[in-house]
Amino acid sequence: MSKTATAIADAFQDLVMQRGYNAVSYADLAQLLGMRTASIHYHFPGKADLGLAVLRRYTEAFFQALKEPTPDDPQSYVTAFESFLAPIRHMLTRDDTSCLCGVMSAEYASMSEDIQNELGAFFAKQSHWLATVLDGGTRAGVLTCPGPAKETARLMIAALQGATLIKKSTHDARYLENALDGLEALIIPGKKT
Amino acid sequence: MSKTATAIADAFQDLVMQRGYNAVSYADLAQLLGMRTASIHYHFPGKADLGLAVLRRYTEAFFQALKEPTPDDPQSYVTAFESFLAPIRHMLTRDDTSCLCGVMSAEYASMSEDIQNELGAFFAKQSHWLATVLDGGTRAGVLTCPGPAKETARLMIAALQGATLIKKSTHDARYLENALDGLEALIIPGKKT
DNA sequence: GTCTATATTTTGATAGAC
DNA sequence: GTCTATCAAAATATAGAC
Repeated sequence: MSKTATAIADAFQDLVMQRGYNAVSYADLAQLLGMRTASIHYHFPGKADLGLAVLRRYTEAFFQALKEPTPDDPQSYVTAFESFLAPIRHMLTRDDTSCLCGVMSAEYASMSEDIQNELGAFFAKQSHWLATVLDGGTRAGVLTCPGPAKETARLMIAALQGATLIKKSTHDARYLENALDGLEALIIPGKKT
Repeated sequence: MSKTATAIADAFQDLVMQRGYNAVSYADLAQLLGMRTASIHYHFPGKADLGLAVLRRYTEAFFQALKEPTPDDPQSYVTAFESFLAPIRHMLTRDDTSCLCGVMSAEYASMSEDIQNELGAFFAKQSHWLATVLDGGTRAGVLTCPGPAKETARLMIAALQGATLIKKSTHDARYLENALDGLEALIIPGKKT
């Protein structure tokens, strides 16, 4: 992605995480970046292209930030779990943005088919990764699950998504703090809130 | 609210819960209801009026469905808690809609000030009600909280919101099922998934 | 790659007849 | 209360000069 394309994608992503996909226009981006809408169309022919590009970049970065556990090292499951929470914990630094995938899911029926598929894949993949870590960590004796790993993974992902949304409308970081700390305390033995 | 106004509000709410607020137009509603956009403007002068009316109706219905606990009856805390989950469990019957407040929170920065305030109040009020029930139920010995009532309440609300969003993009009801059952199992002693 | 200019469609909204 | 007619602005997008 070129420098300009990256700047456009950055600006778009930021605004979508605040307002939602359908509330951001090429005109908004053009003004913000000091260019014309035609220039944006050169880099991203249509809005759906821009949306998909930003979403793909976002999900790729998300999965690349995850640390894979090594089955022979029990503690690596804890490290893997923490690598999952770290980027989400970083969202506490902004009270006006939610996860891009959560926002786009809210607007699901108005998204392009490509974006819809990408969203579904994001949650499925995330769910599978987390369940594997929870399962392995439980077997290794370094994590405790209140229920089946798959179900606990889904509950956790839902809680974190919900918290990043609610923190926008309440301006209250405690929803995300409580979700992060509460889930950590539930899953990592000895960890207390 | 008149019969027509109610029909407009119903249609609007349903579409917003699927697509998001900014993806629903007066033209969509007019076509769906077999009337002209001018007729809708008669009942709701502006889109923000319609959005606020629908949101107010939604939150009022939500709180009216809650059963208040009676401090002298321990079991009433369990009943109160169940009355909170029941309408959310009902959302399992649709895989294409999310909670109106979650959707609007996703689009928060593009909402009118009135709507923003209503959203903040909804989560604050819900949070307070649930924390009171969890606290009372714990003291009465019929509920168990893994942490402080206030924090557990926030975690639960976040999990349920997130689950209704994710179920749209995954077409997978298990996110909401696992959130409902998992939280219930966590809070009601003896209840097992 | 970015611009000017322009086109098309949609959106949110109003005036006034019926 | 609903309609026709109309509107101004915005959103998405393209053609072609520079």
